[in-house]
Amino acid sequence: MDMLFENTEALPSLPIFEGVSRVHLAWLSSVATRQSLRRGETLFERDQPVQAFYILLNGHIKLTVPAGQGQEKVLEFLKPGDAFGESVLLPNHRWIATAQALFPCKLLVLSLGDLATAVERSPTFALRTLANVSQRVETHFQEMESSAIRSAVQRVAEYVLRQPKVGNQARFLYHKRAIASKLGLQPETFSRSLKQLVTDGLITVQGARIVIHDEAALQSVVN
Amino acid sequence: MDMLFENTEALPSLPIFEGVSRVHLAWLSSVATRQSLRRGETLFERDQPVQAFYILLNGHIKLTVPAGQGQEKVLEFLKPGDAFGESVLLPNHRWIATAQALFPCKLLVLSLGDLATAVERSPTFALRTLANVSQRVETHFQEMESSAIRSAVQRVAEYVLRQPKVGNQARFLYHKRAIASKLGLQPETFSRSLKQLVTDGLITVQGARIVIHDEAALQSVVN
DNA sequence: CGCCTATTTGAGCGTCGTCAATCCAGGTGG
DNA sequence: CCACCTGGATTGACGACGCTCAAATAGGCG
Repeated sequence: MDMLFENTEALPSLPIFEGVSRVHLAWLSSVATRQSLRRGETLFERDQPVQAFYILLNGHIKLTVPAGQGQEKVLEFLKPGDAFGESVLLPNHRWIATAQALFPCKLLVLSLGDLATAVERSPTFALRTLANVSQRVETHFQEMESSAIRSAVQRVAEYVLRQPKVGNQARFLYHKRAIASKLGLQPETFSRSLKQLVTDGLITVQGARIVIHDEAALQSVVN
Repeated sequence: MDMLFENTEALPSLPIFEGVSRVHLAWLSSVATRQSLRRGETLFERDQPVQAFYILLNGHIKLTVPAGQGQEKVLEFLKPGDAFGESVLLPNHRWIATAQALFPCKLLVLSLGDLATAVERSPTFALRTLANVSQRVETHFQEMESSAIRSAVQRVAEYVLRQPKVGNQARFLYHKRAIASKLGLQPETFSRSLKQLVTDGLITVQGARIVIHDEAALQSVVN
């Protein structure tokens, strides 16, 4: 009993569990496995059979595909509250991407059966999960649009603007190499694009730290 | 009664309705609106508020975003059985893309309320819908990978290989301009890439008609 | 059958990728 | 707590792939 309450404690703060009843949360918490990952640890690898559905409770994960010459292309960064591995629903499926922890992670692991039962018992959870995946599709659309119509400098400016800001300060949460890959750029091009923005007096960069001097001008670069 | 049976008749053949009980199908069919589109007609436009969820029963639709200078970027081609407009689940959302019929279409229109009720009453339908969206995410991943690591000629070769073949014949279902855009290419580049494959003796192209002379070699171009 | 639009072809250019060397930061151990 | 050290980041030079602009051709629909 106490254990159930303890387990469900951290869950309701995430949007994916919003509106899901206490009973269903307790049930979910009791059947789901917990898994922890250290920084750099691999959750699953491309071509392995898909066995489970995941909800990231804590930490950050990158989904990547190999890109020849030992390089990798970053498809997506996953944040707390993200649900993934939904391809567990596709018959006989194998991972198309590799998932690796960028920071220490805690996640909820649901087997296909558990997911099906959860959807059956809690329509609210079903809708939240669908909404979560839908949100990812929307984000993919925005990114496709961006990489289709914007230059390297514009995409970098856009990325900087999207980072959480404290005052006029922000930081790169991930390695620049990984961010570059996500934006569809080489590390060198990413670096040069940043330098361009610095030269134009819009930002200052020191390591992972960014200071935004002229947000309006930065925004106008994007458009 | 007869009407219900009539309406549900065409539904079960689509994967998204597989396993959904007769009763639920009849209910769906009774609450959902039907909509038809002529060739070229617009279903919804970017920036309009999202009001409904759609299931394409018949025909083909393209999702596009404006790409400056009156150009457009094709994000996705939708085929019969595809569910879309799932962003109806995201609060206060507006369409990020425009949907336009490439062929005469028939579709099922579900309000947010109807979708919620359907998910509640038929967990199977909920799972099928989730699987459908998941499939689209998977496809997006494959496309991101492709545009990240393959050249123009390789992407065109890949596209040709994915077309439904009758013997060694295939056709371009959509305008080459639209296909080019979907592949992230200019029409000129698409044309030249096709020509390259023709010159290499791998295929022949006459209008929308394609003859594949050496499928193995075509496949090896992609890798 | 003729118009209108899609597609093809040509020429030239620009952005971004590649390769290689140097610089720097952040993490580690003393 | 500070200096080392290693891998990431930056910078430079160069080249190529795909884009742009423009014109000709082909194809489809009324």
